[in-house]
Amino acid sequence: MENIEIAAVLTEMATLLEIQGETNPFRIRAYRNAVYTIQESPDPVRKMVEEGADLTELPAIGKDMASHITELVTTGRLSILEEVSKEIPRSLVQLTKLPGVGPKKVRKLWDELDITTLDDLAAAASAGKIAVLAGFGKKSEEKILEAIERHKKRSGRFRISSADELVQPLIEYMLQDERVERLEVAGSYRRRQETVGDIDLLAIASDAEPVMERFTSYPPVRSVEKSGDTRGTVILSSDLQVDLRILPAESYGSALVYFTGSKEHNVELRKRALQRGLSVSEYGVFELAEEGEGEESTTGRDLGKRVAGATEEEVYASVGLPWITPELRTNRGELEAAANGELPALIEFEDLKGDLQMHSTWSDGKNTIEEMLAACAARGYEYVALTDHSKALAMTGGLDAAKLREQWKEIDEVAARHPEIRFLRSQEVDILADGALDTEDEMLEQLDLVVIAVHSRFDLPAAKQTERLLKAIQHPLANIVAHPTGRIINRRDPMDFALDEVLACAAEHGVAMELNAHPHRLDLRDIDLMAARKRGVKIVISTDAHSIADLDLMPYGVEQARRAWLEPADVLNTLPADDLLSALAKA
DNA sequence: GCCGTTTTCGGCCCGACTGTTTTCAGTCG
Repeated sequence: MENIEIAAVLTEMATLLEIQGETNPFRIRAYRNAVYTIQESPDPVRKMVEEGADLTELPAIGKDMASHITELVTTGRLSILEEVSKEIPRSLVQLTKLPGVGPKKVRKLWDELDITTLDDLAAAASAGKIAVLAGFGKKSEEKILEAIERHKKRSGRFRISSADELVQPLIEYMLQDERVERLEVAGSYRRRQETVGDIDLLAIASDAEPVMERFTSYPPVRSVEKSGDTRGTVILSSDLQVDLRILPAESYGSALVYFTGSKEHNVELRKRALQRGLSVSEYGVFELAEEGEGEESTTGRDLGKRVAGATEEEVYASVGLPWITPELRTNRGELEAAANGELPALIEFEDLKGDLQMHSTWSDGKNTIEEMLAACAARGYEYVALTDHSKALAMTGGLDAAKLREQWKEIDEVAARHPEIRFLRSQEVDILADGALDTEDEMLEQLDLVVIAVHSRFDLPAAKQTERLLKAIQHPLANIVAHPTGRIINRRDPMDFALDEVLACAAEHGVAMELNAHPHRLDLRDIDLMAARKRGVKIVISTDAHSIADLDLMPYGVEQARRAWLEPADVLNTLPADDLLSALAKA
């Protein structure tokens, strides 16, 4: 049982408790907090259980939660969940995923109409049985039907690169209105997460109403979900949801902090503020007033003087912290690090001196060797590695020994014409199903860099897959493992294998792990990168470009590295070529 | 159900929008 599965079961448990009518909301929250801890854990919690580690050392895991997790890992079951589900059908959890439908409404639907599944709900709504329920109405019934329709075809979250494509034109459109004084995208987009669920736009506007109207009449808008004085929500024809919040200038910084999140980061920030007698909201940072003294907030606290709000810097400063870059705002210890003056000096795109994975027309790339090389030189790189596929990938025109020799001739000719950049001989060598490499040692010995990767048999049982990777990494000529987990975002899950063992082996044998910058891959993931770093495994960031245009995907990799707290010293292609090669040289 | 510079009890982050309500509950982020 892996972290993602444990988290799913505990999430289900929390929702079932809500439907059951658990009167203590903090008990529910405790489950959700535990879920967050598990999702964020770089190491498999399963392994901690197996090794007899004390789970209560983890944040938000107490005695009870530790025993739940241990039971789950060791038996695959959770008796407390089985108890609750005797009373509450587990299928009800699915219904709460519909927007506008929460635990209370699900309970009502079940009690009154015996609805337990999405199909039941759709049938009841179509028959007009929902509108007559107390607490529901005609509008609710319509919304439920629409939500079910959308739920059925919804494919998941948007890749960050897709979000970039959809958001940039919207920003341009909004900025054409002079009443928009400032506009920024906040949310997971600003944190540069690998995927985004929706887009949070934040604006300062002299006159909110017409700006909101401009927003809701953006041509690609398919439907307007909400439209208030300060908040609006639309769905674009692409199915992307966009929220716009309009705020006064004095609140812009606090709003930017608030809407950039993450939620968990905000919660920690507000707790920190409360300890200092301050209350943080999207409108600003306020002193807490004596009861009856100040203005009462919606949470019942009396607020006094505003102490910050216009800029993010002053909001953080008000709670004694330096500004924290958005990529770190996920409550992985950044607030503590900031408080201690120990924020990492994160890697930046300018630190990279070369790109170590790309393809040419010799295999499945779209541009010639010379075009790729010239494009890399134009991007200011000091070196570049060309990594066309090996022969096992016949569909890509993978190179056997004879073709590889031919390619080297062309490489030498092209390199001679481009003294401004150093050309590293390389290949993306297939790791065969048994862990052997697809290219002969005699050829590998003549490469500057041996990049190895899995492109087939992603479905091997975990033990076999692990064995395969360990064997490949132990090959005396292997240097870099490309896209190590093989995942493709929204399309293919990571391979099932023991990443911790693989990382340990890579550390031992001086093999680096790739952070594949392609926004469809972004592999290793951020938490895996953190685990790699912890084990002393070096990282390289490469685009895996299959065209000149793909070379510009590098920033996605850098953003992911930043989310993983990586500094230049953790990433080998920040080094000059000779240092890079000696760092990867085998003992 | 978790947690502790308010420490083993009594707290636990903040606010807007919708639909249905006649003053607010439920949901969401």
